[in-house]
Amino acid sequence: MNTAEETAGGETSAWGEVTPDAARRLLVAAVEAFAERGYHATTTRDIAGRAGMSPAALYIHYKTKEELLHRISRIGHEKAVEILRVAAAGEGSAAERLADAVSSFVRWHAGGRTTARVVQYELDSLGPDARAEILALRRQCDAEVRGIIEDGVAAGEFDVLDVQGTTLAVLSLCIDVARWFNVKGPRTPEEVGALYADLVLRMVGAK
Amino acid sequence: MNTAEETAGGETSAWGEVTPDAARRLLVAAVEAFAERGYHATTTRDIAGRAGMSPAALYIHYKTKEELLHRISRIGHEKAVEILRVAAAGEGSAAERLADAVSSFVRWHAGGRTTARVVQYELDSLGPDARAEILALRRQCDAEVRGIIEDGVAAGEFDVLDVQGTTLAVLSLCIDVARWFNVKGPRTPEEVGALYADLVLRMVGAK
DNA sequence: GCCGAAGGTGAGCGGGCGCTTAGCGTGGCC
DNA sequence: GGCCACGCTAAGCGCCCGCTCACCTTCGGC
Repeated sequence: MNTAEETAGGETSAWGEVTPDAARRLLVAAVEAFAERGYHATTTRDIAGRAGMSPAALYIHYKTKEELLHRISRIGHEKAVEILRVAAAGEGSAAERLADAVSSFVRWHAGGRTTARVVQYELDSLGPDARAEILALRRQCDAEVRGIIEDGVAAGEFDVLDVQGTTLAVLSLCIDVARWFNVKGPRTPEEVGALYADLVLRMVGAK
Repeated sequence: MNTAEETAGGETSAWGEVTPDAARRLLVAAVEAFAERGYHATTTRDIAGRAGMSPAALYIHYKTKEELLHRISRIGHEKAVEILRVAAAGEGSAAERLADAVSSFVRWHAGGRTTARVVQYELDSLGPDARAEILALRRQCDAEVRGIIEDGVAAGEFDVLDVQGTTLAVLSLCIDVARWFNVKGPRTPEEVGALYADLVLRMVGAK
């Protein structure tokens, strides 16, 4: 089982490889602002201010406000695909791999809710080209989960009537965690991950 | 089982009781615009234009753009509560009532996706007072579903470890339909409703 | 010590935003 | 027929948006 690295150190660890430093600070500021208020309600002055810079500094590192969203979205989706791919390619039965995929995916959405919210809910604010690129990454997410479920069905481990529909529902359940999860609420990301892994195993009729 | 009235006649039937006529046309125009582009990306000129009126006409019927969102949100949430209350108060076993609640709630989110999208995803664009009012209606939704699940557990029909967590997951699953459902996609609202009712019965371990 | 590149700032442009106001056409009432 | 309340429009106000530009440091290389 993967560790909950995303929850440690305040969510910014995922952006470590973004350089230079000023560009990273702007990106982190944009993630926070977009998550709190939404893309269209966030101003470039707000982003620059959070990063401790003047409004004009933003345009040294990014061509437009939309480019910021695009970069955030791509990095986030690549992380999501990686989480699911690692779980899908792991050892163990289909049930164990599905439980691992769901629990780690849910932990990412709950623990890194700020990032996940932007990644999952601001897709429509991208232009056509950028959106098409991101949608390809989302299809990869779907394929990883569907692969595990197909394995389970083929091995006689799962009892599923509609594989594609069930895949959609599993991903939907995980993604929506980013909408309702509250850091100050009664549940930790680990608890929600464990609960959801159990619920998903029931959904696929795991023996 | 309730009929899928929402899908008939092009989604606007739910606004029939809004008067006068011009106010209703503006409300319907606002729902479409908010669903397509989001609250903050929608301009009052856009709403008025869709309703075939000048920008100033909007302010004869509504004090602000936010009041439009508030009215849409309240009417939509009242409809959601009603759907769940009817299902919860119906006759039959807990499993039958839960399946009815899920399938009709999902049909509403899928068939009336335009409305549901605004209702479920633009909550944060409301001011504090309006949001508090709407959150009270959402707690009623939670209470209706939790009630059915508690009944099923008490009757020995269901096998649920975490009633509140499972309730949250069931509602989350239904609500997220408004995000991904595509009218031009391969599934009808009825098919998704039936699939989801089955999945939810598995989640609660219905006998 | 001088220079150019890199990274930053303050001021501000053009434009579109939410919303207001003065005035116009029209239908119901006496 | 006169009148006014109502629903609506044309014009536009003040503001803030995304973004640009002229200029200012700082610093490594020689």
